[in-house]
Amino acid sequence: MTVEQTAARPVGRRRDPERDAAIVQATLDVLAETGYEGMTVDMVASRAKAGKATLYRRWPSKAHLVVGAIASLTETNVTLSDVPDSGSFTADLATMKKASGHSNIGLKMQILAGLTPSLASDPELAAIIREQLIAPRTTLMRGLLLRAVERGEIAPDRDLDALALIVPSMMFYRCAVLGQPVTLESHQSLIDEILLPAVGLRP
Amino acid sequence: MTVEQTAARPVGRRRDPERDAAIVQATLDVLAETGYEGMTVDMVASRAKAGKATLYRRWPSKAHLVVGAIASLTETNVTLSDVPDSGSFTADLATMKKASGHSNIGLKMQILAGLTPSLASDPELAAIIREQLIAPRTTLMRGLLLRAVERGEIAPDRDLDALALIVPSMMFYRCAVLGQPVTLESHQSLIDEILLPAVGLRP
DNA sequence: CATAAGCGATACTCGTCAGTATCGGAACCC
DNA sequence: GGGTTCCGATACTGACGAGTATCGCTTATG
Repeated sequence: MTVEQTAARPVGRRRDPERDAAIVQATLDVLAETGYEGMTVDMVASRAKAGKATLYRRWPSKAHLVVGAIASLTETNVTLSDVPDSGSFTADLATMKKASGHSNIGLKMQILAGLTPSLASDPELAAIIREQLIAPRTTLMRGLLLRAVERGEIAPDRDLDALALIVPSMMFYRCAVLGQPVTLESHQSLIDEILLPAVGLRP
Repeated sequence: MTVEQTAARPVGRRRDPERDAAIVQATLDVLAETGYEGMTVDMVASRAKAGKATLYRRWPSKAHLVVGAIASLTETNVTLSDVPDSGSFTADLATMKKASGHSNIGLKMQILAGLTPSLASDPELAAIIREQLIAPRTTLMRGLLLRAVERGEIAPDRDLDALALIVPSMMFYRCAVLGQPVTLESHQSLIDEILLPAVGLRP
């Protein structure tokens, strides 16, 4: 009203960025345990020791909160340029595994499993999940496969798109349908027992 | 009270068994479209052109209705004895495909996808689904793989349990995560492009 | 110190849904 | 025809959850 206000001039107590982190982490935890439909905003608030007002001051709805929390998961995505050509497909795979957070692969699978029916009913959520969470991993694997084809390790007529889906598909099925834990060991086992034979390499 | 009533003597109008079929089919349809959490009993009733009282006269709760509808899906399960040894792994696979209903593979995948988060939160439902719907298929595939090992088509040191999961895992991922249709063609493509190379056979 | 905003906590509104009750009518048995 | 049960339809009850409002307190600016 009066005159210019060049920069946003915050008045009063400022938002505590630590609350964001606590709320996002609580959202991911509850999401993994109960799924999207089973998760309530009150669960997240009490898990984060926050008031509901604090949540709704930062995210306008439950859906936005979940999308935001998932977006934070993708910040550590690995791309093809993070995996220097190490001379062989199996060595590239090992490098990729090291470069990936290493950490929360089981958590991600459980979150994805809890989101599944919502993917079919909510196209916006589905688009975000597929672009942010799914596509980067698949693209990376296809890149490694393409390198292996160029090296001559893999026959050039193989369907790289299908091959790139083997490992994520089988980890997801193990978690979502069989209810078995997804660990780094089970991941490695899938690579050795299924992926490498499927592309025509022996470990 | 009075005296014996040796057999159940039905008095009054009898239940219409056709209503059972309509309600079960409506349940499966709604389940595939919306998932367990998104499905309401009113949706099923109106889809089946039935009153809610008719549903609750036959099933005591929404959970029992869903379990019953799924049980009806398993009546056409194929077992190893339905697939005579045809001399080669690929021929056995083709026989199995013919013997299976051929029909509603996409519907089953969508139903399973809509049930996913409930599998993690409801152990009873999970046990029924895994025993009735999942295990029979996996067991059949493992049986065919074992035959192939005995024939010498497949190396004896391969992990048959893991190999048996390739096709269902990748069909489920395609449906539940990627949101792409699961058809007989995509099923065959998985067999030719992934399963056969993984076991060391070329189509 | 006065004003302004964030904080956790709690109570409230409002729509939705599982399950129940009731209705008029139809099918079945004696 | 009388009694009983099924049928579809509709209204009702009670619980639960998303989103809003408010309270007393704290943290910042000036």
